[in-house]
Parts: sequence; structure tokens; C-alpha cells
Amino acid sequence: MKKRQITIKDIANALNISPSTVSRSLADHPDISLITKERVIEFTKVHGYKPNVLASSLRTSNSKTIGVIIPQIVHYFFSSVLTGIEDEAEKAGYKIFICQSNEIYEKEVKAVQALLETRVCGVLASVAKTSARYEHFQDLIDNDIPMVFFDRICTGILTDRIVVDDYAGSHNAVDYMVKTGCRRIAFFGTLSHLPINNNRRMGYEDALRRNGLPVDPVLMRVCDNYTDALALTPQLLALPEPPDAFFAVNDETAVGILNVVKSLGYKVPDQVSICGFTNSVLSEYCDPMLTSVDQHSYELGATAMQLLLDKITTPSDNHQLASRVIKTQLVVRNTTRPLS
Amino acid sequence: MKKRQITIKDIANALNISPSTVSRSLADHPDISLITKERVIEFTKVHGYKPNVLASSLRTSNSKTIGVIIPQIVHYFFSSVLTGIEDEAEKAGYKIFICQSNEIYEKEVKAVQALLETRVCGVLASVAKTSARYEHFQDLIDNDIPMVFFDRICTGILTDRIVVDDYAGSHNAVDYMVKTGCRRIAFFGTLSHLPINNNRRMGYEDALRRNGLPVDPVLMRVCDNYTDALALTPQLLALPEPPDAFFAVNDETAVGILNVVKSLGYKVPDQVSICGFTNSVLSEYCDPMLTSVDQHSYELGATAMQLLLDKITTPSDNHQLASRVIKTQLVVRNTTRPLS
DNA sequence: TTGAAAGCGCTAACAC
DNA sequence: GTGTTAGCGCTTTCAA
Repeated sequence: MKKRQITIKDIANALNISPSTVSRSLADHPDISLITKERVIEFTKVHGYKPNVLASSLRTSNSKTIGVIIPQIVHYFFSSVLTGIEDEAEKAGYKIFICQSNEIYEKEVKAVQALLETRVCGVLASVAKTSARYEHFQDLIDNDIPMVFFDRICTGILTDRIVVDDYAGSHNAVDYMVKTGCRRIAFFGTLSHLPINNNRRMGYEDALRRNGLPVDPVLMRVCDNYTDALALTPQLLALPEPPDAFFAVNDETAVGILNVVKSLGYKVPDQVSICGFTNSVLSEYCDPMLTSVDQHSYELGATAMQLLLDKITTPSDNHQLASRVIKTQLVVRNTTRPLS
Repeated sequence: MKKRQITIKDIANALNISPSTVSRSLADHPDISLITKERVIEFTKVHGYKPNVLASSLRTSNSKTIGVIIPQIVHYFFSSVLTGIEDEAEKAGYKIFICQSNEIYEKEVKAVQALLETRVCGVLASVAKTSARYEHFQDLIDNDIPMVFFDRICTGILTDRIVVDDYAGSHNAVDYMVKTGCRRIAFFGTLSHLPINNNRRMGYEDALRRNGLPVDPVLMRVCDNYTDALALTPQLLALPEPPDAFFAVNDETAVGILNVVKSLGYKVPDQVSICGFTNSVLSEYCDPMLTSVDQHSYELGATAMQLLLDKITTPSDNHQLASRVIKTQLVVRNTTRPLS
């Protein structure tokens, strides 16, 4: 026998007042007398009344919920962004509904569907690597759901976005490696349609060019996880002209490279330099500790949420889209040489 | 101008049928003629109808949502459990509503409140380290919300639970270290009321005793994160009789110990052995790779969700609580010596 | 200061 | 095979 939750009507009957008075008391409406309010509050406490948010959301057409579409929370970067998102949401009295795409396009589409059905007030999204179509996101826009893309944005969709300065981050890191004597720097990136990858690659290429170094396609590979790095790194080191440095688009990949390089007997950073991206906790756990590009992930999440809340509370029809950039910062540790 | 979503009534009017017929068509009710169903489906596709789950949940008193209360998703163990939970939930057609307690009692209480208000069909919870009171969980029970505790259970509350065999896991690990020659093994654990900690400590103590080794309180410390391990480890190594091995309740702590031990010039595992708990990806990232106790976290999450779904679908009034145990497995890597 | 009544969008008896 | 009707629990005009 499932016990029925107590309702406003129950309170009204018990107290011999009307449901509307109860509702107003709970909402602390100024018209209601203090005595009445106190009686109501007292009753809710004693009897453990829990407002049914389903009902109030339906009635007010406001679910006070934000949908978050995120690739994978196992990754330090995303779980850290999520913390920023949650903290801001909580301050503003919003709940968040997290959907993991697991980098799978189909799951992303389903997530959008679920968020639409849940009548979320807004959506924060970072797109899956495999997503090459964007109609599902357009669907959100078409239904007037405010949305903000973060980190992995979707250029085809006209809406606010917040990213990290991937180009500068990657440019600075590579520039630093060149300045410390590296001449053949390999690039391990992601294969996807996302601007984030182009930007990081361009930062890499431009840093080389500005330093008068050649851009060698042989050194540029698709590899963005630990396991693949274990397989690919030995191939590069076996080249006639092997790299003397590696730049990877995330820390897991960088650590994979590091483990291979060490196991093959190279000295890090004397013979081979390595730099990652994200500056996750991981970078302090490996040995030598990893030089990495900090993305200020918490700040990214918090700012994304603030942007979204702005859109929700002050819906402006002049659709000039905000485009924020979070600065990165190169954190030099011991997988790269010091500046002489 | 916020665009109103299209409703069942709209479809009914457009198609000159009644709302109930539309509803039944969408639910694929056997009574409805194929032609009608097709007309309805066609219309929903063309006009992008999204059912309002708020309304249907309210009407049916079934939100098809499971609440999950979890300490911190940044940790590999929990995010990995979460994946198991999500996969099972999805199979069964349930959404999940994730609440992070961040190990803070007050946030845990708020989470329970939110879940109650959202009218979730059930709750999966792993309790915060700082929670010493449990009325909030009792509140769920009192409202007949099926619930299952996982990993960090709450002994005061009578409900289903699923844990890892912490005692055996820790016993085996310590026993292994003794068998490989360690004589003074330090224990780094958590300070909390949770059984999980007692069990791990007892496993440690019993393994020592069965091998005829003394249990020295000096070697047993409260320390369960990377930063604290950096501070505490040197103190232990400076003892007149320093430990020759460390057993930590999680991998982050173990890596912290490892980094200190190495930096002080000790050889691992020759002079000092180290073992962690969880077997997170982390254990392959450090050097030497970390020996750790695998907790089968994905399986833990999946099983927890299955247990909960069982309770939800077949609510038995005979409250005999299920208590499942997931086996652990010692994964030997290079921070411990081989068995001779 | 409070109450009556309508309705958010959906479902499910019950009727025909 | 389809329609009528009532109501899930809440909020909010409008009236008193």
C-alpha cells in the first residue's frame, strides 16, 4: 500500500481554510495574515508536507530545471565543469538534469528529446565527438529553449557559446617547447568536426611556423586516449626522424605517451618533452609530473550557467549571440625542460 | 514570445478526434484502429509533438525517475558506479536524477528533500562521510520510497543494500603484502561512522594478526586523499621504526604516498610496498604502476539499480532486506613485490 | 484577508 | 473503436 503524499487540499481541509490560502501561505504571499501563515507552516512541518513539483511546474509552466548534455563525466575536465554548473544552478534555485552522451550521437539525440519532454527551462551542451548532424540542437532552438554551448560548441547553431582559448593555449604550449629546444614536436589530436580540434591544431601549426620550424604531417596523428597512445607512440619513435616532443589534446593521452617513452628508455624531459591539456589532477600523479594547459574548467562551467540564466531571466529578442572565451594557462611541470 | 508546445488537445482538434483517442494512439493501445494511429503518429512527426512528462507523471503518479545520491562524481569509483546505474536505468525506461552531496551532510538532506518533491520512484544512495544523522533517509522510507544503499551504507536504516567485500578485499591485500615480505604495514583510512571503514580496518588488522604480526596504532592514520598523504607520509617514514609498506583506502591516497616515498629516495617496491583501493585508471598512470583492490564499480552500480527496480516493480510487504556483496579482486602491479 | 473556480496537459474509467 | 468526463496537485485570476 503506497502511502499517498499529503497535499495542499489535505492541509486546507484540516485547517478549515481554502487551498488557495494554503498555497499563498506557502509562497509567503503578503496578503495572508501572519496567523494563518503560521498555522499552515506549522502543519506542514508536523505532517511532513512535500510540495509536488510536478504539479506546480505543470501549472506555472516552469520546471526550474536546466538540462545538461555532456559527453562523459568520468573525465576530470567534464566533471569539474559540472561542479561549476551545479554550484551556479543551486544559487539560482535551479535543479539540473544531467544527460551523458558517452560521445555517441544517438544518445545525444535522445537526451535532447528527454530534455524537451521534461520541459527544461534551458540547456547547456557540449557536443559528442561523433556528432556530425545538429538538427537535434536546432530542435531546442526552434522550441525557444535558451541554450548555451560550452567547450565543444556547434558552429552550425546560432546560440551563445563559451569556449576555452584553445588556439592560444596550444600555441603557447608548443611555443614553450620550441623555446626550450624541441625541434620535432608531434601532435596527438581528436578526429572530429569540432572547432576545438582545429583550433588546437592551428595553434600548434602556427607556433611551429612562427619559430621557423616545418609542419610535418607525419608527426600529426589522431589519438586522444590512453590506450591508443600506448599503441601509437612507439610507431612515431621508430621513425627515421623521430619526434623530440609530444603535444597531446588531453592529459590521459599525454600520460600514455609518457609511459611508452619511459619504458623505451628515453629520458623525460631531456630526450623527449611532453605536454598535455586540461591540467587534471592526473598531471600530478604521474612521474615526472606533467606539464599541461589549464582550462579553468570550474570557471567555464560556472560562467556557462550564468550566461544561460541571463538568457532565461531576461529573454531578449535581439538575437545577438554572446561568445565568451576563458583564458588558458600553461602549467609547467617536469615533462618539459625549463627555459634556459 | 515563448512558443507554446503543441498538446494532445491540439492534435485532437486538428484531426477531429478526441484527446483520449490521441492519447491511446500514442500509447499504442490495442483498441485504436490502425488508420487512426497512423494519422496521429504522422501528425506528431510533422509538427514535432513532445509529450509533457510533467503532466503524464502527475496524472499517473509515476515520474519514471530514480534519484541517485552520491558523494562526488569526480572520483573514478563513483562516476564508474554511476555508469552502471545509468545503463540499467535506461534499459528499464527510467531517467535518473543525480544529486551530489559533496560529502556534506546538509547537501545530502537537501537532496533527499528535492527527490521527495520530484516524486521519484526510488532512490539509490551512498552516504556522505560527514553524515552522522540519518533521519533524512528515514524520511524516504516513511514515504514508502523504495531505496537501496550502495557502497557507503547506513546501518541504522532498514533497507536493501549492496556493498563490496571490504573486509576480504583489504584482508587479501594486506595478506599479500605480508607474504611478499612486508612486516610493518601502515594503514591510511577514513574517519567516519561508516561501516566501510571499519571493515577495511578490520581486514587489515586481522590479516596482520593471522600472520603473527603486531597491530601498531602508530601506523594507523586518518588520511584519505592525495594532499593529506603528501603531508602525512614523511612523518611515518621518520619514525624510529618506519613502515615498510602502506595500504590506503583509495588510489589517490596511494599515489600521494608513492610520490613522497619516491621523492625521499626509497625504492618501490624493494624498500617500500604500496597498495591502493578501487583500481581506478589512475593505477596505470603512476610509476611504478599501482597494485590495487578492484571493486567492480560498474557491476556494483548496475546491480544496485536492478535491486531497486525489483523493489519498485514487485513491492513486497514482507520487509526482508536484501544485502548483496560484490567480490573484490587484488590487481597486482608494480608497487608491491612478486610472490617468491 | 480569504474563497471559488478554472485550468496546466495528460490518462483512464465508463459510456456508447 | 471512439468520445465524455473527471481529476492528478497546484496556482491564480476574479470576486467577495
